[in-house]
Amino acid sequence: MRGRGRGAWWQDRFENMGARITAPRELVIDILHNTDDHMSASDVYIQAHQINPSIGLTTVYRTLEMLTQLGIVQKFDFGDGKARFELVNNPGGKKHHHHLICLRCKTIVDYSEFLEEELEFVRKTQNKLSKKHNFQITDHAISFYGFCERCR
Amino acid sequence: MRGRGRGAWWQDRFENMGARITAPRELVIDILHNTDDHMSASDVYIQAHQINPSIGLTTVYRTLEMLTQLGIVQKFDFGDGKARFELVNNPGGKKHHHHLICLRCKTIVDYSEFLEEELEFVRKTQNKLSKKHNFQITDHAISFYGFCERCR
DNA sequence: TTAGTAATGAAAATCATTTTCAATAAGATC
DNA sequence: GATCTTATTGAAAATGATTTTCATTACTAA
Repeated sequence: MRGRGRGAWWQDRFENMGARITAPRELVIDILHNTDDHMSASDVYIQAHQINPSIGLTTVYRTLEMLTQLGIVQKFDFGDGKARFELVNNPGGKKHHHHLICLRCKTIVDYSEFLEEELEFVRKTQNKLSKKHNFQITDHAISFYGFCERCR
Repeated sequence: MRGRGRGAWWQDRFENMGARITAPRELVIDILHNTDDHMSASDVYIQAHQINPSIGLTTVYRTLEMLTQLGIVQKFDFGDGKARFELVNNPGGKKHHHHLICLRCKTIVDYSEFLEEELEFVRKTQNKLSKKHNFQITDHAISFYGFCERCR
């Protein structure tokens, strides 16, 4: 689960796919690693471009798509027309969280409390599902929908 | 939870919002009610249009957006560029299910087994979250991601 | 009726995302 | 090292799902 040496957990996934670890890709991961926001592709691009102006928007899109397929990044649709991206955090970790979403104003609350029961529930369900459907499960997402205080 | 008389559960939500129950809206709900597919707006439009050719694509989009905001329909993004819609099913019901998604080929497996533990977990978490964050929670979604047999 | 408002459809506009394509960089092979 | 092969990249153009505009129609309430 932890990085080994200076290598990070995600580098294994790159190797398995024969994908190269390039400057743009590292930068995208780095940016996602250092934020708690739900960033859109364009948000990532703006930051990346400030650090390294040679990076193009297309590459950001391609990198995010690739990272999503590798299970390194999770892609969300909160209903505002742009996809949002987050680095995957392992279930026990500090940054692991889920979303509580207001259907009207689309406010997103990240919650990381109350995860004790989730851990057990997810573990069991994941085991059963992966056996039954022959999946190698790498991640999960849980979202609650409703109306926030102001939108009731 | 059940419809009362010929009224259906979702009609209450319409009334609360002062929204009219019109032919196009009923038709969209009806179509979603009678499928197990994950339909895109355009899928819904094609069916709707066959039944009632006067219905426009715009209305289908507007209706799906509205139903999503009312918590009657759930909107999903499975990563193929089109939003997918499903009628919300209450957690105890037969059609309640969640998704297992292959990150590579984007196959979606609907699963409705192994929901016993979910019921309890969701109930508790929902209670705690709604108190702490002052939300009226109406629904939830759980997704597992990974690689299917063919894509490992 | 009649006024006021919500809902609708067609066409046009928007805009996030993809595709194309030529250029570059990296790895493998000799 | 030189060369071949393939992956990666960026800019510009294309795509296509979704939204907006706007004139029309259908309700609802008075």
